[in-house]
Amino acid sequence: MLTDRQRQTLNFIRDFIDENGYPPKLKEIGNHLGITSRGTVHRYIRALEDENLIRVSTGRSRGIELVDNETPGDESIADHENTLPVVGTIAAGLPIEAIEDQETINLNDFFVRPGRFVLRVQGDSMIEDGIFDGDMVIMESCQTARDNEIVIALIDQDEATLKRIKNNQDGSITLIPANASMQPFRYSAERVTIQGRIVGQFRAY
Amino acid sequence: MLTDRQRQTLNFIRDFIDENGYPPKLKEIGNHLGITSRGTVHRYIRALEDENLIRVSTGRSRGIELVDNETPGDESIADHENTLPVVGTIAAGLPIEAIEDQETINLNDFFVRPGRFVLRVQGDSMIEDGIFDGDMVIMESCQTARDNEIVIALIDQDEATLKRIKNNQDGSITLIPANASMQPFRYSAERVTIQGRIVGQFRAY
DNA sequence: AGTATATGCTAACTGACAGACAACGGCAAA
DNA sequence: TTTGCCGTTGTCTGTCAGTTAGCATATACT
Repeated sequence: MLTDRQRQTLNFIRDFIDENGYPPKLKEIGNHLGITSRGTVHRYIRALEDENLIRVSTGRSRGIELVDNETPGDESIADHENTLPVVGTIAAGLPIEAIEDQETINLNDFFVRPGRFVLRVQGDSMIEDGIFDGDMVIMESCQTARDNEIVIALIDQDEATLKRIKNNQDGSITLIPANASMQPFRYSAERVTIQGRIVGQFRAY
Repeated sequence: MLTDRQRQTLNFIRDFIDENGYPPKLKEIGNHLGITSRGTVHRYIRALEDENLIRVSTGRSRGIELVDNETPGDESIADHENTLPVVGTIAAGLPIEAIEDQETINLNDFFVRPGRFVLRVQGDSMIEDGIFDGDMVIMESCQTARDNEIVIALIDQDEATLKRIKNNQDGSITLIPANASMQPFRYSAERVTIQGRIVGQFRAY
């Protein structure tokens, strides 16, 4: 996992190469980061090399090289246009400023996987878990689930619901809504078919 | 990998040929680079030849020739399946089956727009709106907000929080948490700066 | 308090590089 | 032939970029 400064360094190297066609030297990186010490910059370079994100020709000026990081082609463009910057954490936080070198997140990379699908949630049964009426949940197909996972359970091959699951000792299954006004229900294993477990959730305002 | 001086030399050779139709001699290159020594220039020529960027007719005056450097276009389209199928609505619904004609959703198309960014939420102040500690919210930069929108409000240029907003008649602003254990706060307009309004929210399990 | 990590600085070492210069050989004009 | 231009090769020296190590501070975690 990269630190902020390491990420900023990597981003700058990418941008620099993108713009100039050749990599920056330590001093140029430091200049961008507001660091006067080449030694400090060099430590970041080493860290990025350890993470296998860049390759370094030791001793040479401008000896930094980016490592091809999978998903060829699509990335150069898509990764710029299909990402959202993660600015930070909102808490009792500081002002949100226009910061250049931020972590970014690609929602598709984040959520899209084979075997996943989206459902629109209807009803309030999972409201206490923050899943509201109208929300979209991203599910992953599966046949079994561990305790406490939120799953789509098909009951009697007829009715599908989104609930938290508990596998009981006797083989039966309890489906637990996240709503104080609703009761958990217990079913024999034969009556319940798991169709998927939740891996994500999103909502548009 | 070229050094700065080597790159400058190559660029000058290109420009020179482009302008005059014939390549420069060592002295002319050196003159452009501020070098009086032909020997030094010659070393650059050799380096460029080693890199296969130029060809040299040994011994001849103006014997430099550019090498055609075609960059094979990397047109990897990689039109990935960046979409998730929207299977339907989960309520007291029917079994989830493999349905043919599915609606699909591309999360990036759905959420990614210029001027948007992501924040990780810390704390429980919006818990009743289904925004939990650790959730990610997608914000859109803006300076004003209508009543009842969830916004990032910067208070006294110091502290940023995520709250529901109400513009009062007298010009003051009330920020309303979605947590029964917390109180709305009222601020004079000067103390509050809106930094963005919520447009989406997501969560990974 | 004590430890660990992240960040920044200075200082010194090393090797690559840049430039000057000298010397040699080919070639063409005087 | 001689002279001078030009490319070529090699050496010497100073500078610069990368590297390494040591010291200091701030923050988070035990």
